[in-house]
Amino acid sequence: MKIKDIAKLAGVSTTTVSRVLNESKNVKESTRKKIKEIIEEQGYYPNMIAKNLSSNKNDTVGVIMPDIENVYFSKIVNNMVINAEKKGLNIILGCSDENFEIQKKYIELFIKQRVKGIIIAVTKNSYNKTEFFEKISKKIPIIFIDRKIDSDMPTICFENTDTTIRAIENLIHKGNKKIAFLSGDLSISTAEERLEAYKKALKNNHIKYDVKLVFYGDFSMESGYVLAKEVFKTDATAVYISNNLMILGFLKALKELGKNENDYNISTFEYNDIVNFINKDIYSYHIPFDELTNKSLDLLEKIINKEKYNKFLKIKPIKKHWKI
Amino acid sequence: MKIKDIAKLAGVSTTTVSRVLNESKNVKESTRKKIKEIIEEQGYYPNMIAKNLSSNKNDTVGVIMPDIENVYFSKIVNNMVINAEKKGLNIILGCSDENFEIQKKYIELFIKQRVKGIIIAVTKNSYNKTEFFEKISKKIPIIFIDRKIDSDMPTICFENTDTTIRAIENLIHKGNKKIAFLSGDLSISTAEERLEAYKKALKNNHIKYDVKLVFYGDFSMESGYVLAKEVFKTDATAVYISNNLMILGFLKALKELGKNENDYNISTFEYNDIVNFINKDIYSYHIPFDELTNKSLDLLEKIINKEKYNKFLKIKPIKKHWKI
DNA sequence: CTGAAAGCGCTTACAG
DNA sequence: CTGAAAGCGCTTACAG
Repeated sequence: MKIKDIAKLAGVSTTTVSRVLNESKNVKESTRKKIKEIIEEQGYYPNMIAKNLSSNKNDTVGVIMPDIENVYFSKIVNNMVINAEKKGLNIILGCSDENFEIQKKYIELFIKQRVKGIIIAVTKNSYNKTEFFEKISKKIPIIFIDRKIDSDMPTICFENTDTTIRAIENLIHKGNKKIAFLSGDLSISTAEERLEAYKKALKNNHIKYDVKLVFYGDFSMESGYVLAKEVFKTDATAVYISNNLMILGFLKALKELGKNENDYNISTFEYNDIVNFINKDIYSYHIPFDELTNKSLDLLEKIINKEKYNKFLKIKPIKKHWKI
Repeated sequence: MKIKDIAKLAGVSTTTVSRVLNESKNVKESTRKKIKEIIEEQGYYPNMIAKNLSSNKNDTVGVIMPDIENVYFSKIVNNMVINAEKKGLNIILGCSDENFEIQKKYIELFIKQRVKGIIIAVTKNSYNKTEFFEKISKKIPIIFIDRKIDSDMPTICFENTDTTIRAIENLIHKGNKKIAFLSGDLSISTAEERLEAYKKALKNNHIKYDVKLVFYGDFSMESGYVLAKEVFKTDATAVYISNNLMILGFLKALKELGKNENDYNISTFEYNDIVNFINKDIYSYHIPFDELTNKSLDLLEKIINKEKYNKFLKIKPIKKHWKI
């Protein structure tokens, strides 16, 4: 069933059917009604592939995430899909699994699909791939979310620096002098910013930075678990853990070794129902995923319409259950 | 940049360029090489929209989930995306949020997009909408996963009945006579099957079914929390909880009311790292999400190629850390 | 208010 | 091994 068939049944031209399909004004009410009835009767759904080709438009946005099972990113995906639906956009989803080559494949696929634009949380080791991404951005609008790269291409991130500084200072105000830090992979901007913020917070408060208190992991539960055991060997009384998965690993180690839940003041970036359920005393932030996704879709629209826009948008997390 | 431009630059016809693009054999090696070089130089990516239209093919599969933030479904999405990638398929994702109307919108959208097929975990209240789905299936191949409907349309589910019976019997073998049951919304097949299996297991073991021990929730953490308090009023010594979110709510109530983690023998359907971390004594199953998604994509292929296939595939969960 | 015709960027028999 | 031409199912100036 195609537009031609409907036209034949209605005794009109395909042009007129097309007008009805696209809610154009210039159609006599009676013919509109007749055509609508026939469409309904026949259960006809216009072919968007053809429509997109001829109108040179596309309502599909490509989204690439490094790890969908991590609830941090599944929240992004969920909010993205919901906000897209409200704006009449569709999401085609890629999962890079932190693998640059897979990420590249998805980007190329999305270019071939002529999607409206690409919204991406890049894999580790993407930070310095400026040339690659700038080449891509000449082909297609691309927006970086959550994780930035070394370039002034359009980016929407959560504010990491001040957020982390305040979290560390909160630990200091609680009386902690020895604060351990569990880092993610430093080739990811969020991990790197949080570590830098930690250093800054210590400096601001005249606490000497101690390399022995900083532990390098990879944002996984396993690495949180492994590093926890290293933390236990130190005289740290508090610990900042760079993401929610590492926290789970840390808490698991605490529990296994019979430590008390409150042996350490713990702080992290993202408030998470489940983590907080396990230990309600963790200092964290409510992360506005809805705002992130909504603004990234709006930004895409602005770029496409060549409206003015800010190249770099920061979204402020909100303190959860604590204040300094 | 389009195929015509490449053809012009190479001094050949668009047909020949198309042949090179599609790795057709019948092209002289030297012209193939030349064309490939030009494509590379120009950074040309063929327009798949046009390709799909003219070849009447589409490598995109529409996937609709009821709730992506629930890790059970984000695991399905993740495995689907990864398996699709291996098969050269792309996933366009819809989230129905357990809302039938939104689900319908996505189905219609996917029909318009002329996707290869739709793979769907239906919303609650879909079970009896047989007529609606059968009408859809005349338009487009549709496969039901995880949750089934009242029809013999292609379906791939996890085995719920025997799985739940064995879990209940395990609780019985542990010496429990009073086993509470927290149910999900009974308009969802998985919830309904698990409740029926509970009844069957009791009957098999000559334990009287007691309506006071069955509690009706909606698969959410909140309902697990609320119902837990009802369970505490009974003399139940064990509880089967129908999904992982309700378990979290149950455990939260346990903790808040100062109950001991082991006051109840707890069993559930899906093994989950996080839940198990909170309470490692929960009896559950490893759920083969990889197999589910892989087989559903294979099934789609079979349906399209009109090969023989089983209308109803059951995938067996595997006992985790326990045996009767 | 309506329609004929060209065009979107590809593929694909068909002919050579 | 190569190309001219028709076709995929729509949209869209243009003319009336």
